[in-house]
Amino acid sequence: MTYTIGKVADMAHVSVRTLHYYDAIDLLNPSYETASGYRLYADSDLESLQQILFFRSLGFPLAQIKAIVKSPTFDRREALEAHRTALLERRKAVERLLAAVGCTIEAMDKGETMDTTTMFDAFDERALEEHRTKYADEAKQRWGTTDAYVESQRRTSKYTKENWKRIQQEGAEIREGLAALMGRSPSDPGVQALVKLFHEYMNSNFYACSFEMLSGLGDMYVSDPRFTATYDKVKPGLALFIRDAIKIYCTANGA
Amino acid sequence: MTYTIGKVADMAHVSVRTLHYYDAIDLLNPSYETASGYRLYADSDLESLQQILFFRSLGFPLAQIKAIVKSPTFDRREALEAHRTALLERRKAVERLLAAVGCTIEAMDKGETMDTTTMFDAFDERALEEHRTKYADEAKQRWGTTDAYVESQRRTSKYTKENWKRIQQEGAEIREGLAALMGRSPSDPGVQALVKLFHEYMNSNFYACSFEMLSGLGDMYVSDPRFTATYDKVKPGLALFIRDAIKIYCTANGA
DNA sequence: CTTGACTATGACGCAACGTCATGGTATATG
DNA sequence: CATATACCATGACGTTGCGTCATAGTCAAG
Repeated sequence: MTYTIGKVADMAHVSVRTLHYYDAIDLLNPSYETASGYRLYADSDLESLQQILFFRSLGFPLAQIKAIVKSPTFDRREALEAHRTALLERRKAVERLLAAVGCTIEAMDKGETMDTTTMFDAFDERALEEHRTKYADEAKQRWGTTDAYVESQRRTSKYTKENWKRIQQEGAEIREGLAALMGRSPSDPGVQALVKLFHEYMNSNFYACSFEMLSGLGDMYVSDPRFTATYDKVKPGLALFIRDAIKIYCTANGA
Repeated sequence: MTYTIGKVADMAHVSVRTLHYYDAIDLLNPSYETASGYRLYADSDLESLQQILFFRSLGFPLAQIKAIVKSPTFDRREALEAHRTALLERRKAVERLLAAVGCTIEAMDKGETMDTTTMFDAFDERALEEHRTKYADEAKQRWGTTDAYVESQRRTSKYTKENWKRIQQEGAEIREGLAALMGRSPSDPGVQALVKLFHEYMNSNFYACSFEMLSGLGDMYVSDPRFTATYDKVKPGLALFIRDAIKIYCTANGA
């Protein structure tokens, strides 16, 4: 069974122009074509379109959607369930906004002065958008990431609770790994490998960290007693050990 | 008191370009101008800007905002109630989407092929957009009509990006504010006020953040190198300063 | 064979700014 | 007082996801 462009547009509640556009940007090319050049969409095309609209409804840019739907690890079932989860959160967010608006109106009735911040809160749709983006981030992680997106995702992901936990854990692992090697010399290949891991880890997960910065960080671990305490709590002398290891690592790399 | 465009941009968390644009479309013309053509904004201009941003946060197109803020019959109270009505409709719309998604998943489990029309209903966000338009139309009737009101569905997706930038900017400002006060004691009232601001910022932008969590967050800023680096990049030692300030703030609030 | 509904491909337009490019201006410092 | 640098000005073009003509070919019905 095939469908003309108008039929598809009606079924999917999109415009013919939209389908033209999706064809033009190679987001959705119809499987068939009549002799006279009419587009003919197959059932599989309809499914693709559904997926596209799904991600569009999440606020994904079309370029990203293109990358995602072409990913081989894409699971429609999972997408649906995730969508439901997102909707549930959205409902909760609406509830919160309703409560905020109610409070504001109440305050107004009592003649209280409305400071601008409270007023803004009542109308603040950021709550809704936050869930949307958060979910979008998760979805992107699950269904494939393009290089361009990894960057922006990294920035936003550090705000989620789960990530904070993960970050803490990863940081702890590196510290403990170094603590375990404290018997060796700071220049020991194993130690240096860990420092390098640490550096790469910062670079890839956070931002470009120059050797100078890394070196300064190491100094601070030792020079500030409160830093020292934090690190030496893992194992006495760890702060100093890390600093030395970092120093060697940095000089070995020309800094 | 007058302010240059850059100052206004900083205060209102908008870009200079935005203010240029608002001037160009006569949405907000600064009251004064220097001999050399610099824009000078008066306090009254700031109030206008607040209102503009208020309606912008509701997703109103600028053309309509222009009509609204110039209308003499503008009533905040009415705006709030209308907004609540809109939220109630939005909640209903979310319910419908949830039902549609549920049906789709169910049909999938049974291995049925869904008929095409209902299949698309699951992701049809038009329902959500429709009430938004309806609300806007009502507002238009109430607060005056615009000559050229054109509905824009893409507002939402742009709004998301814009918001993230704003959130990040707010965070950066708080950090810089704290960095500027690093000479003082962490218990200094000015410092504590900023910490409170930070707490509110976390609450409104990310998730409900208890005093315990906040305290833990402060610890992490010190114990996790990645966070330490971010904060110390603003100013060396800032991470520690913030942690101490947070600690004092939390104990002062009974945690 | 005409009519009217449908299709095709350009090409331009729109919001709401971002992002240079280019150049003038205010002000702190050597 | 010259210079550096941080701000300001005005274009002008880019962006996303299509809407909206304009022009023209196609298909089924009457």
